[in-house]
Amino acid sequence: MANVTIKDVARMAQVSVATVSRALNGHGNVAAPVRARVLAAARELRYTPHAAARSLSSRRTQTIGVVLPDLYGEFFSELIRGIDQVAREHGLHLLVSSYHGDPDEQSAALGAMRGRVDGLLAMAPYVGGSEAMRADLDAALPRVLINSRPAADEPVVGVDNYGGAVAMVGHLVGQGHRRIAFLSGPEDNFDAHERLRGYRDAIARLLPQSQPWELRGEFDEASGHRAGQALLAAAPRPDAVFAANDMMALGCMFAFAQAGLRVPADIAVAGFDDIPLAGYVHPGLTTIRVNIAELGARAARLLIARIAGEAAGGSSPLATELIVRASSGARGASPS
Amino acid sequence: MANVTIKDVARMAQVSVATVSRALNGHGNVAAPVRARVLAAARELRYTPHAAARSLSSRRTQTIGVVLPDLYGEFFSELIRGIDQVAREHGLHLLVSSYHGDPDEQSAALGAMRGRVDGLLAMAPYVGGSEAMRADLDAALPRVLINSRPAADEPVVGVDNYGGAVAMVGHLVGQGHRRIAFLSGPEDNFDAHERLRGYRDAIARLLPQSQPWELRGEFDEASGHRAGQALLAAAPRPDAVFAANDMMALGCMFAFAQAGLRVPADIAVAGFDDIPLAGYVHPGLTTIRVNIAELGARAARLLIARIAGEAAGGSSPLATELIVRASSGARGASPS
DNA sequence: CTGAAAGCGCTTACAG
DNA sequence: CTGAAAGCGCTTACAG
Repeated sequence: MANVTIKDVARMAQVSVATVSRALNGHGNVAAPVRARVLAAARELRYTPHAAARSLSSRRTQTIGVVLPDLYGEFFSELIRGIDQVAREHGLHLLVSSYHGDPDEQSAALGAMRGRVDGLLAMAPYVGGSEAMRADLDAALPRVLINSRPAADEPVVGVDNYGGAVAMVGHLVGQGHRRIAFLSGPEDNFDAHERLRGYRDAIARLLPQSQPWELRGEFDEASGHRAGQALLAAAPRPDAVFAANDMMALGCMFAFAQAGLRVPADIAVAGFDDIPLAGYVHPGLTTIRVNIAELGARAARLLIARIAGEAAGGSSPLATELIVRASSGARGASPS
Repeated sequence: MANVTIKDVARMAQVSVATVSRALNGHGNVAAPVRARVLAAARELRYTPHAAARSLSSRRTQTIGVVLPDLYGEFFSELIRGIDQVAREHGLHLLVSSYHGDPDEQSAALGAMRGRVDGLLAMAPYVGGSEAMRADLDAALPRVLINSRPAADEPVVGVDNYGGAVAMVGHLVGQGHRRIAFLSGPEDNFDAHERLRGYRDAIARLLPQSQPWELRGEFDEASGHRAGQALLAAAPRPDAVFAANDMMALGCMFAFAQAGLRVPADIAVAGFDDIPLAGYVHPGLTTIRVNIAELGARAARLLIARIAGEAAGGSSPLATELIVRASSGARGASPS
């Protein structure tokens, strides 16, 4: 079965290669008995079409490219899962590539997709990244950007980071918290930027008499831990800390635990993302759930529509969900 | 830049396409000034070779296929990360595919790799899966199996599940535990089988007077929880429970917590895998760390060697590491 | 409904 | 060192 080609099938079925091609690809215009003969021959020879040859002549690869900053961790794993699910429903393959924050690698990854994919799903969460990406992209290649700053005529799918942050502030205020500090993410990260904007707007609207209270973090646990220590030294301390992602929230909680502070009795904590850990720590972390797999699935569906020539535009941001656990409990309440 | 081909470059550089090909692929026999002209033209036209065409004529795709049961979760995410790292070091792409436990999909995924990849990394953790896979595979396609039951002349990389289980039993016995129950994984799973074998052998060697005490689980949290409840009803209860993976261990701990049992004071718990959660729960879970990314990297390196024609055989199982946390504390000790 | 032939964009002996 | 040509394995107008 090593090198069975369409010629072998044609010979065995006693037809031309053109007819084999038509029969195998389900083109209507093949006589039933001929088609049967071809299929039987193909099965017997265990024939599988050579993908590169098919791609070269049909100009289709049945593959979509996925270019991400990284392949590591829950977020990308979930994203790929959602993409994969839609892709396989459509019989498409996934060519994945990561660039580890290196612009040159990003550029190389994008370039190498030429002739390998029918369309591209790309993510460039940092400012400038998507602009560079657009420049590198074959202009004719259908594409969908994930979680990027929207740009004219460029389809983008994203999460409603802004709405999620607003919802969280609303929840914390509802719990009676008034001094709500925000631990933001990297300045040049688009998601982080939107969450910060949501925090600011919600504070301005719900607690017009108070000032926003912002600290900068880097989306990792260590920076959350540092921020937690900084907040411990503040007088008065905040009632609640809203971290722009769960990893930082966990780092914060760790710092508070080390200092003997009880969460939420002494200070409430909330995060964003709803990573699996959020449900396992004690107390459970109140957070905003983002359905990452659905985000990936949406992006894939949109891309497939565009490959098919449908002028599908970007979709509205993916809604988030407030997940209330113990960490955001009412101010002064005893821990459950 | 949409459809720049080698012909366009040849025209601009005033040479034949053959020379362009040689210059771009770094074949030594091109005059320096000619090479420079070609490279300049290619850069100016933003030329990227068409991958399918190149593959078709060179019989190389610069891509390795990765066929996994699933793309979801920490394990696969880490595995892909390790593979990706080695692949990019060698300038190779990754075509990923999952089959969700469906043999037909597995077969289809394997077949569709023809002409798309230079070699295949495949994982079929269930009995029978790898046999079916071998039958589907193009015999000539280089491949490496991951965590599969070793077979003659078939390169396999795997984890030392057996040794890890032996080490864990040794640790538990060292802590003074004598009645050590084992919560095994799915019967038809190769990793689960090896861990069970390690448990049995270690018990027979270290505690020759005692009987193995085995319960069956399914590698998920729910079955761990059920097993924990079953053990609560046993009289006498075990001193320690060694679960064949961390998710089941966590389910167990959850059942014990619900029943008011203290871990490890009343009963010790240990797992296998060292998933991130293991370090976050209270008490921390004693477990066996498996470097999944390294497993993926090894598999990729071995495959690349085989693609290059080196007759690299399988490697020895990847060593594991005992991670001692609070959950396995000495019998009767107070919780930290 | 079927076949002969061109062509997809490259690479690689083969000459020179 | 360079070019003309064959060939990789398909698909797809074009005839018939």
